[in-house]
Amino acid sequence: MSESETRIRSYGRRTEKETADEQSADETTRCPECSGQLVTDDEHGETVCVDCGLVVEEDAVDRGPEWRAFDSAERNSKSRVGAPTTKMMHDKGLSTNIGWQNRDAYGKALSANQRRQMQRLRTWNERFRTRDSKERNLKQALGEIDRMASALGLPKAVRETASVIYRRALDEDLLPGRSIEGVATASLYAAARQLGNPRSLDEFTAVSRVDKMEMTRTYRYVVRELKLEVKPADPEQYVPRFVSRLELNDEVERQARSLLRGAKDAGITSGKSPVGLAAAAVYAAALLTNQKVTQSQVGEVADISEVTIRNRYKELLEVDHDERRN
DNA sequence: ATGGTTTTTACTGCGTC
DNA sequence: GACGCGGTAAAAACCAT
Repeated sequence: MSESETRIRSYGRRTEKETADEQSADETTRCPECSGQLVTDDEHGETVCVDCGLVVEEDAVDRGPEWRAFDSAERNSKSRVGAPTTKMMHDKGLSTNIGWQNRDAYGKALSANQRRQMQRLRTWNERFRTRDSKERNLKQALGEIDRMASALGLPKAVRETASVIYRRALDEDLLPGRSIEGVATASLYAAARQLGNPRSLDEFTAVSRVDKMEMTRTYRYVVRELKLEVKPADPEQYVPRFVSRLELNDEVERQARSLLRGAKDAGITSGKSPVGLAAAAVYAAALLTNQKVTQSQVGEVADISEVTIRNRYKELLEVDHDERRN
């Protein structure tokens, strides 16, 4: 019997006798105390002398390389668990699989009946496997959505919409090649805008685990594939938050809104960042109502440069003056 | 990739407190 | 002198093509 055949056979079922034979054949594995025969005790991971019971080698477990990647953030961290994972498979190759060969554990061919049964098992195994992984995927994504939503102070309705969007993305197989966090962030961003509760991209990147580039790329992709209708954010929607963060009163808010409407009618808003417009309107409104806020304060809460505020608010006041004249 | 537009960065000067 | 504001030029970011 050749070497390779022995290995194949013992792979299936290794008997005590075979193990002992292998050991005795190797002259270098003798007990250092009594020169008795050594056997490996797989169960305890030890090498033991059959005569005196001396444990020659303890903990003979394969420590090997360490692999694990639960999420992208932890991709580089290691742990002593399992086989190498692969991102090529949606479950990272960790789930059970049923072999395709119609043979039993001893290599005997299966009967026709057994074969049919195995085929059914494979089918169902496949179904559960993909379903389970989607469930897990969804669970993680929803957790992520929840986390970001509360960090951004988004209402429940937005989270729900976001989770619906995410579910659709998952169902339409938009996930492969994209990170869960990325799609989750994109879903929430889209949902927030759809429900008229927008947050700027910058605000999102502050709380999301993905960077701006990936976020916008994924967002565009999701919107396109899902044919979501997301209208450009209305600058007015940012006003209340800026006003309250700056601790200004309702008068400012109303003034800012009217300024923005005037600007919209005058057609000077298109192409301009809604956030910048809103920030400028708030600043201008504060000026008009004699409340002191500096450009830098507004820029701070709106995450907009002072220059932009200056440029916008000049335009806002211009159209405001024109309107008053007419 | 490219070009046009918008926003940001960095710097400067002016007036006020 | 620090601060708020206004302006400008050049760089960077963004977007449609």
